[in-house]
Amino acid sequence: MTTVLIVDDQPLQRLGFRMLLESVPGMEVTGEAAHGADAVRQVAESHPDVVLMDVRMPGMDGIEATRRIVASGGRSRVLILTTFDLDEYAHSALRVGASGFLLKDARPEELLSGIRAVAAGDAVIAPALTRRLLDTYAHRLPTASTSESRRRDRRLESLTLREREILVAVGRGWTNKEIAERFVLAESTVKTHVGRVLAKIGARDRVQAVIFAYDLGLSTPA
Amino acid sequence: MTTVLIVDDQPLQRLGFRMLLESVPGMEVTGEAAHGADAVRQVAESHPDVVLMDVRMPGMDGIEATRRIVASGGRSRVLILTTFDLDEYAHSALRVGASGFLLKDARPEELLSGIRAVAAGDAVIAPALTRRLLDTYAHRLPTASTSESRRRDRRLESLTLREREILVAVGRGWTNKEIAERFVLAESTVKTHVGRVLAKIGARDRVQAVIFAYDLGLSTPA
DNA sequence: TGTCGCGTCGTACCCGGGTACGACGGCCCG
DNA sequence: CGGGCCGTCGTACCCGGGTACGACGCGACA
Repeated sequence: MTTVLIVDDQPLQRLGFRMLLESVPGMEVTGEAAHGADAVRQVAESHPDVVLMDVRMPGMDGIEATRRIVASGGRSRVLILTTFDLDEYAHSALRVGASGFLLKDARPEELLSGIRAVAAGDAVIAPALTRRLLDTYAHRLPTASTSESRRRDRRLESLTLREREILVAVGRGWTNKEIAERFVLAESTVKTHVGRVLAKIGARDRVQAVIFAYDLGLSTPA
Repeated sequence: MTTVLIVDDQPLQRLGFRMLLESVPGMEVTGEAAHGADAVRQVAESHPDVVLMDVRMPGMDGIEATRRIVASGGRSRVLILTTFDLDEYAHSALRVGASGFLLKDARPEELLSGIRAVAAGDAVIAPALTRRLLDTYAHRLPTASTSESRRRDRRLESLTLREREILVAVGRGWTNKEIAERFVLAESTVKTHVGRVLAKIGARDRVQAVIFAYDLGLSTPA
C-alpha cells in the first residue's frame, strides 16, 4: 500500500489526482493540502510515502515546503508536479531534495509509474528536463572509476565524528570562538580540531575547507 | 513513424526487442547489430531515429559505439539498455552523449515510453540511477530565484564588475596575494576590493563571502 | 568644467587563524 | 595490562586578513 498526500492550491486539480489515485489498487490518498504550510503540517502527522507537490501556491510555495519536509528527516519523499516547464523550478526543487520532477501533462500511467518509483526510494525526472540537465551537466560527469569524488570520499572518511562536526561548523562560516561557544569547548580545542581537519582534507585554510565541504554537499546552500 | 536499430550481442535478446517493437504501431525496426562496429556502420547507412544499445558486447562495446555515433553528428539518438546497474557504465554513457539509460528489467511500456521520449529529442534515465545521480550531484545545481536568493541578488547587483571578479576569486579559495598575482594588482588593492565586497554583501569575513558565493551559484563545485 | 563612480595604491594597526609543540583522561581492543 | 585512537586543553609564535584612513588617475555625464 502506497500512501500519498496531494498538495495543490487548485481544488479541481486535487480532485483529478485523487480520482486517478483512488482508481488504482495499492494507492491510498491520505489527505490534501492547498498550500505549503499545511503540507508540512500534514506530512508531520500522517507521514505519507509520497507527497505530490505543486510548485506555485499562495503563501509557502512548493519548493520551500519540500525543503522543510526533506529537512524534517522523515520517510516521506516529495514528487514535484508542475504545469510550468521552467528550469529554475526544477533546479531548486532537486536541490532542496525532491525525489522527482514531472509535468502535469504527463500521461496517467507515467505519473503512476513515477509515484511507484519514488515510493520505492528511486527518483524520476521528466524526459524534457532530463535532456536539458544532460546537455548542461553530462560533460562534467566523472569518466569512469574512482577519480576525484571517491578520493575525496576517502578524505572525508578519514575524519572522526568530531572533526566532521567541526568541518560543518566551519562551513557555516562560524569563527573558532563561535564554534567553541556552541560546542562548549575551549577555543584552543577548536583550533586543534580545525588544524587536523585541514591537514586531513588537504586544505590550506578554512576557506578551502568551506569549498571542500560544499563540493561534497556536506554544506549546502539554502 | 519511429525507426529503431537494435544493438545487442545476444540474438535472443534482439529477437525479444524486435517482437516488442513490431507489435507497436508507429515503430519500425530498421536493423540489428551484434557489436559496436556494425552498429556504427548501420547508423551511417540507415539513420535510425533511435539506437537501442547494449553496453557489454564483444569487440567494440556500447559506450565507444555511442561516442562514435554521437560524434558523427547525425540525427540518431542512442538509448542505452543494460542488464547491469553499474554507475560507471551510466556515467560513461551519458558523458559520451547517450540520450538515455534504462535497465533491461524495465517494463515494456516503460521501454516504449523511453524510446518515444528519446525519438522526440528528450532523454530518460532509469529511476534507480536517477536517485543516485541526484544524491551525488543535486546539491551542486545552481540555485534560482526563490524569494531568499532574490534579496541576495540585489546585494550581488550592488557589486561592480571588478568586485564581482574578486568575489569569484575569493570563492575559489585564493589568498589576497594569489589574487593580486593573477590579476596583476597590488595586494593592497585586492584588500580594498575584498573589504568593499564584504561590506556590500554583509559578510564578516571571506569565509562568509565564499558561502554567499556558493549560495548564489556564483561559485559552483566543479 | 566639475564631479562622481570606479579602479588603483599606500601605510599602519589589530586580531583571528594556523602551526608547533606538549599534556592529560577515557575508551577499546589485542 | 599496554598501546592506540579520540577528544580535550594549554602556550607561544607568526602571518594573513580586515579595517581605517588617505591619495591619485581616469572616463562618463551633467
